[in-house]
Parts: sequence; structure tokens; C-alpha cells
Amino acid sequence: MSSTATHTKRRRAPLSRERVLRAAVALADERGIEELTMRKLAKELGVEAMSLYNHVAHRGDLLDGMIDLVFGEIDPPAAGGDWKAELRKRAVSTRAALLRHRWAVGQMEGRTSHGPANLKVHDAILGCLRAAGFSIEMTVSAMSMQDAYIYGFALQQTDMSSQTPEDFAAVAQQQMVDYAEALADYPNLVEVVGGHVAKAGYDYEAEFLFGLDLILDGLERRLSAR
Amino acid sequence: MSSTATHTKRRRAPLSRERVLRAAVALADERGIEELTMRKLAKELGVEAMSLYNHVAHRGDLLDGMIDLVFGEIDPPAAGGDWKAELRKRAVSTRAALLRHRWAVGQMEGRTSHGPANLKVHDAILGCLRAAGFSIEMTVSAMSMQDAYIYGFALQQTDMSSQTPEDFAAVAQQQMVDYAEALADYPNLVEVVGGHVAKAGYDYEAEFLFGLDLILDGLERRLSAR
DNA sequence: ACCTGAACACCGTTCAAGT
DNA sequence: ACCTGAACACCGTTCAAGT
Repeated sequence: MSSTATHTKRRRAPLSRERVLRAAVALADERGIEELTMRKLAKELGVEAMSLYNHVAHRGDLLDGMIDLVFGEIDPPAAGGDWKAELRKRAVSTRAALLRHRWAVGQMEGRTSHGPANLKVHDAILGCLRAAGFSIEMTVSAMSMQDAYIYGFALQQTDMSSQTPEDFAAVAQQQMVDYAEALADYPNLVEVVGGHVAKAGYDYEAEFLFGLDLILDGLERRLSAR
Repeated sequence: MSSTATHTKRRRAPLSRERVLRAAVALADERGIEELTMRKLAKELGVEAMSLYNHVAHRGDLLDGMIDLVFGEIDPPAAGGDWKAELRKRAVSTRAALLRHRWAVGQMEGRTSHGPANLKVHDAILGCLRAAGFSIEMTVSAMSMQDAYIYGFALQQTDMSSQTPEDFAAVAQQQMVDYAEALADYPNLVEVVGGHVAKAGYDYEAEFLFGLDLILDGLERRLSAR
């Protein structure tokens, strides 16, 4: 058809859904979700925006695919072993994936389609809980609760620009200054944030584990109280 | 200045930040957050888009203001009474506010400014926990954990179009059909969702309270174990 | 089968101009 | 002080046309 001379332009790996999704995740990770537009993504791939529609149905489909790539990074828990340790590992690994891809948790709202990686992880969680001896009803409750906590914690962590305890302390200190004239209305914030957090900071990892272990302990108690 | 004859057009209440924010919340509630554009909001208020910029700095400022209106609907817990009952009431009231305004939880990601209603509720939570006898460190952990759970649960509830247990069962049933050929890979989903949820449904309210009480009980246990 | 140019119907925001 | 028209630099998506 076309002579070899006509396309001396830089060779491009052919587009595929996989390649589009991976490029989209990379772009959102690096520049934020609001910078992820069909046009910019296409440019990143050396192609025009309209070509993307050969591989994703629309922007919502793109986001569904991206989110399932994030789920693919989660370690699914094994069934039959130490269920608490397995679920703890999965929770930590989920949080890590959501931290690597900070845009992800904010995009889960309203998204009703669930990809295969999502289904696989949740199937494994259900299997782990059932093997541990939880009733079907308790299994549903236990999984919902853990997901709510994990996603909610990740959501909160995007609320603050600071990530290390020291950063957090600095931000808290600055906020005490910024809100100075209103502080009389918030005596407990002054005591707890001004008096403690602004000095000691806030350790996201430790706080996450505190709540996670409280939940797992509570579930274990309800399991043995049957 | 201008004669009375020159503006016989329909009298409009003058714009104000308050009026702009309330109209924005109403529009987002009714038509969804993606329908909330500066132009459509302006039209709703009988004005041009550019007039809004006299009352909000930009779209992000608009969203910050809207979210603080949602926080204003939350019952703050009282300090000194039955702390578990107070915090339970606050959690239920927060969830109710987030259900009335389904767009809200998805907009919390990355939002770093906190309005007065937000600060007021959180000050009250801290006060309640301190009065109950929690150390400053535990107070921080307890509040973070409750917020994470509440927001995360609300986020999950936007993932499903169905709200009543019966709706949920119908959706679960349909999904079993849709995913039929992949179901061999997910034996636990088949057992738990196919065998139970698709029949009994899923009661969001009951599930929320299950996790909430597990958390409050766990916190109480850690309080008395000091 | 896959890619593209042009076009459509939108966005948020700015700026100078009106009252 | 508050509102607006026109404009700028974008969006997602469709469609007919190219190879």
C-alpha cells in the first residue's frame, strides 16, 4: 500500500486500550486529574484526541479503566491463613495504591461499573472472611466497613498538602496564625491542634493502623462471640 | 439616577454570596455536580455568568462555600453528656447531610480550606472526646477514625444506583446475569452476592450503624483500658 | 481497522465598558 | 458597587473523510 518512504516519522508503538489507560494513569499521577484531558492525553501518546475513541468509549470509560488498574496493584488476601494478618496486609496495600494515585479515591464517587481487578480483590476478601468463620451476613458487614474506612482515610489524606508529621505540624502552626481572630470560637481546636498537633505533627501511617486494628479487633470479638 | 420606567423587568433579589451558594447547592442536588457550571448557575439566578465573580473568587471558592453549607447541617455533639450517644448522633447526622447532598463527598478530595461550619463541628467533636476523658493523642485518633469511616461509607453509597434493600437486591441480581460468563473466577461473589445479597438486599442504614457501633465500642474499650 | 481535520456545543475566566 | 458583552483559551464528542 504505502511506500516505506512515506512514513519516516518516529515509530510509535500502536495504540491499544492498555497503552491508553497506562498513559492516562501516568499523566494523572504526575499532573493531577484536572490536567487529564482527552487532548493532552493524546498529545502524550503522539496522536490526535479523536484516536483515543477507538480504544475507550468516552471519558467515563477511561476513568473506569484507570481505576481498575489501581485495583490491580492491591495484594488480595489469602483464604485459610491468619485472616487478620491477611486483611491487614490488604488494607495497607490498598492505602498504598491510593497514595500512589491520589486522584483515584476522588473519582470513585458515582462510578457504578466494577472492573475485573476490583472484583478479584473483593472476591478474595469475601473468601478470606468466610474461611475465617464469619457468617454471610457478617462477611458483608465486615467488608463494607473495612472499605469505607480505607477509602475514607485516603480521602482525608488528600485534604492536607502535607504528608510527613513535620510538614503537618508546620501547616497546623500556620493555620493557627491564619485563623487567629476566629480562634476564640474554637477552644478545643486551640487545645488539641494548637497545643499538640502543631508541635508533634500527625503521622498518617500510624493513625491509619490505629483505626484499622481497632476495626479488626472488633470484628474478631464479634466472631468469637457467636 | 435612573428613572423608574427603565427597569420594569422582573424584580430580582440582589445577589449575595449566600444566595449564590444556596442556589449552587440546590442546583447540584437536583441536577448533579457536572451540571453545576458558572453559566447555568447564573441563569438560575437570572443573571450573567460574570456577575457571579463579584461574590465568589472562582469555581473552587464556590465549592468550598457549598461544602461548608453542608457542614452547617450537621448536629454538633455536646460535651459532658453521654459521649457515645453524642458522637453517634453526630455521625448519623453527618451521613444524612451527605446523602441529601450526594455531590459533596466526591468534592472533598484535595480541598484544603476549611469553613467555619466545618471548624465548629470539629471543635465540638474534640470537646466531646476530651470531656469523656480521652487523652489528646487518643482524641486526635478517635476523630480521624470516625471521619474516615463516615466519609468513606458515604462515598461507597454513591457507587450504587440503588438505595433501598430491595433496589439493591435487584441490581445485584442483574449484575449476576451481566457478569455471568466471568462468574467462575469469583466463587465467593457468587456465594455471598449471588446467594445472599441478591435475595436479602443491602440495608445501608443498618450496615452503617453496625460499623459505627463497632468503632465507638472499640474506642470505649481503649478509654477504660488506660 | 485505525487515524484525523473540522466542527459543534460547550467550559472557566479576563477585561474593558457600561450603569 | 455591581453587572455585562465580547473575547480567550480551552473542553468532550461526532462525523465524514482519509489511509
